[in-house]
This record gives sequence, structure tokens and C-alpha cells, in this order.
Amino acid sequence: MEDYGTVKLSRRERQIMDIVYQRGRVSVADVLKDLPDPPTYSTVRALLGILEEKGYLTHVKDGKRYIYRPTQPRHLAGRSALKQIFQTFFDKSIEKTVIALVSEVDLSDEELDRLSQRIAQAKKGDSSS
Amino acid sequence: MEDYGTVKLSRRERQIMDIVYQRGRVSVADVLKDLPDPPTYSTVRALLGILEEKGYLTHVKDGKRYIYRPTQPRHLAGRSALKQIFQTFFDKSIEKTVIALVSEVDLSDEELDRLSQRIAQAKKGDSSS
DNA sequence: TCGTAAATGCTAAAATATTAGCATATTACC
DNA sequence: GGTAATATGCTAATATTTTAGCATTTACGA
Repeated sequence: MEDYGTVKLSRRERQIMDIVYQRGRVSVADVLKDLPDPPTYSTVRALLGILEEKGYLTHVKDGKRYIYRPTQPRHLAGRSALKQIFQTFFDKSIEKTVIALVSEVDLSDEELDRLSQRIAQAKKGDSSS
Repeated sequence: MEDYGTVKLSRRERQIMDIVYQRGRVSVADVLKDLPDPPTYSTVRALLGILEEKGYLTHVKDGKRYIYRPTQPRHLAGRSALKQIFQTFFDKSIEKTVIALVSEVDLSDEELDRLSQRIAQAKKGDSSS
């Protein structure tokens, strides 16, 4: 599946995909609730249909309504997105990106310790969790 | 400045902003070179003009051509982008995001060590790089 | 200096995205 | 079963984005 962050998707489509990945599974009403400058119910349905047609979503029926889910698993989509970010803003340097990430919020000392430990561990097992 | 990743920008505009942030400063020809499914020179000029009008870019003259640069500094735009990513794909967990990032590429043992050290350091000085 | 290559200014057409509205179906409840 | 509430199916209008083309300007070298 193509990287959805940069290419192919329109503004609204992107906004919707973000909501879908945040929630995991969505109804039309869910999406409507989260969309900035929310359009009408009809509009959201149309967009979801387009995204499904393009292959980014599938739906199943739940009672009388549709529940949409992404076709590409969340962790894969996240990887693609991260790749895009660290290529664009951080000179393709993982290290720079991690530093920026860590300074983004205030982590407690314990959290920082845990993090550096887990990274240190990664060089051994690489347990593909 | 508004987060340019999710809202307000069209598909082409986003593609162009990504190129601008990757390169730092761009001529029309630069952008054209990097755009997927490249349109014409004219088209790129129009888009750059729009982005400037919207406040995302400025230009200066360099000889007879324009050089465009982002108005928002790269590291700030990167922070916004990262925030968006870890909220959308990683349950707002810095830790999950870092793990994903580190497993994205094969880092050498030294690099991993250095990284975990720098994170461990962050809990003390927080020297604003 | 004068010509030429390569840039920008501007305008308008074409394509695409976004939206709304009406018709129809499905579920739940009395 | 009948009915109201709440879905979806589909179509068409509107808005925006994307594109190209022509006119004009600018820098540089013969």
C-alpha cells in the first residue's frame, strides 16, 4: 500500500485517515465528530466511500451501520509516516528524531531510564514485538 | 503558524512543503525536480506563489530567480509533525514511537549506545540543543 | 549593446475534490 | 405488522485545486 501521508490523498481524505488510525475503527458518526470544520453526514459518507474505493479502507456491517477499518495495519502505516518525517525534518537521522521526540514532552526520570534501557536492549534481542 | 501536515494544505502544496523542508531553500527548478508526477514549471510557480500568499513561504531574489524558504523554522515544523504522528499511530506514547523509530533501520551497536546515553542524559541537563 | 536564454506576472481553462439532497433500505420498538 | 429513527445508494451542483499558455522582464555573454 502506498504511503498515504504525502501522495495521492486530498486534504479531507487525509484528515479522515488520521481519525481512522487514531480510533482504529470508525462509524460515519465517529468521523464526523472528530473532523475539523465538520461537513455534513452525507459528505463524510462520500469520502469514506472514496477511500474504500481507493483501497485504504474496508467496511463491515454492524447492525444497520458500517464500521470502517484501515486496510494497512496501524503499525505499518505508522512506520511509513515516521520515515517520511525523519527524512523531511531531521536529515534522515534517527538520533536527531529521537531527541526531538523526547524533548517534545516532559518525561519523568523513570520513563527516560526505561526508554534508554529498551533502546540498549534493542541491539541484542530485537524481539519483533 | 498552523500545523501544515493535516489541515489547510492541498495535496500538491503538501508535497511542495515537504521538498522545501528537505532542501531548506529551493528554486522552482529544485521543486520541479523532486515532485512526483512532475507538472510543468508554470504549475510549480503558481503553487509556490499560493504557499507564499498563505504565509508558509517567503522568497528572496538570487540573480534572476527566486529562492524560497519556509517561514516556520524546520525544527518547529518537525516537532509539530512528530506530535501528529505519535498521537495518530502510537497511542500518544513517546516510548512506543521511539521504539518504532529505532527498529525502522538497523542501527549499529555504537549508535544505539550513544542514543540511550543521550536519552539518559536528557533527564538531567536538558541542554536545549 | 544587443540578443538570447531563462526567469517571473498574470489569466483562464480543465480536472478533481467537496458538498448537499433526495430516494431507498434497515433496524428497533410499540 | 406498522412506524419512526437512522442508516446507506446515488446523482448532481459547487468550490477548490491543479494545470497550461502567453506576455513580459531580467541577467549574462558574444
